[in-house]
Amino acid sequence: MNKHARQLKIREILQLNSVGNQHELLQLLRDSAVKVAQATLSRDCAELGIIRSKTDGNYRLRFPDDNAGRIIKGLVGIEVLAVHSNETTVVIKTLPGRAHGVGSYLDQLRSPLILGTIAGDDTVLLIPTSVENIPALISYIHKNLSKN
Amino acid sequence: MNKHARQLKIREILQLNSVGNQHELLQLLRDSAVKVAQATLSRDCAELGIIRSKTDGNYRLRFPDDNAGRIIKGLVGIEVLAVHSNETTVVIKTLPGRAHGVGSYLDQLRSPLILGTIAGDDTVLLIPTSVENIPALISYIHKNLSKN
DNA sequence: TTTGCTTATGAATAAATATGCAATAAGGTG
DNA sequence: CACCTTATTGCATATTTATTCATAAGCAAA
Repeated sequence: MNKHARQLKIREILQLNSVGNQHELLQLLRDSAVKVAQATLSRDCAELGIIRSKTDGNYRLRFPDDNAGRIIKGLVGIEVLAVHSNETTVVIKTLPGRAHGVGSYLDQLRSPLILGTIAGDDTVLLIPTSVENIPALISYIHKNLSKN
Repeated sequence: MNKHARQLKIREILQLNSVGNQHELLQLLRDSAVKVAQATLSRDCAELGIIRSKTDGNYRLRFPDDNAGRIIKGLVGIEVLAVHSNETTVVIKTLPGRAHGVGSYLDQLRSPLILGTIAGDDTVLLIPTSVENIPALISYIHKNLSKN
């Protein structure tokens, strides 16, 4: 079991379980045949940005809310609220906290119309390869972020 | 010093300082003439939802990003360090960790001058609705983020 | 294969935080 | 005012997490 696989398993466990502390996480990993020391889990948690906070009266390990998951194509349209531009830049407004996922999705499309993307919380900034391409870029976005 | 006032002071301190652990917070409170025990701070942190996470290589106490803390109008100016622009974009530099709060505050103002905001850790990127509006946008920012 | 360098890991323990308990403060009522 | 209830606080310490140090593992080059 290498580090990468272990960290994926940690992500999976925290998505499926309410985990109170690192010791509990260690036990759940053991249940998944991943034997690891608490020290290593502390490091993994630091690396993965996992936080421990008290919600609903109990301490729990969780990913911060701005650490979003992958988007499947069919769902991306649901998350996009609006597409606007000015003379040089295209801006996509998303559901709160979903900008990162939408930005990543656009990145993976590798459109020659897009020079780069920057994602905040609910806003994705698109830098066009040329300002002349902005209308084409907006059409491209509408076409690829549709709800089908 | 009652509990409410103390928790407001905690919020203020975390907004103005990079605080590594509860002991540091305790010392900063003492510097503000608030004498309190670590146990009480632990309880305050749990109540306020304060988390401790490793960012940029150091552990820091902070409010989670989804609870960035409402900004009251009079306090937002304290968090903004500088406002700059180039021909196409306006950039606001903030106190460490406060970009999200400042960005959210600007979003809620719903200015027709702003197409969108992108917030990192200590930098907010503002996209104007038109590059011609940048001087007006900068004036708007100074007026609405002043210290009064 | 060996060697050298870098990265990862775990045991032990230091550091940090949370909690039990008792004392006291605060709030409300008669 | 007295009395009762609830909330808060701090001391002591239990619990949890992070770090140090030594070693193992991984990787590339010779």
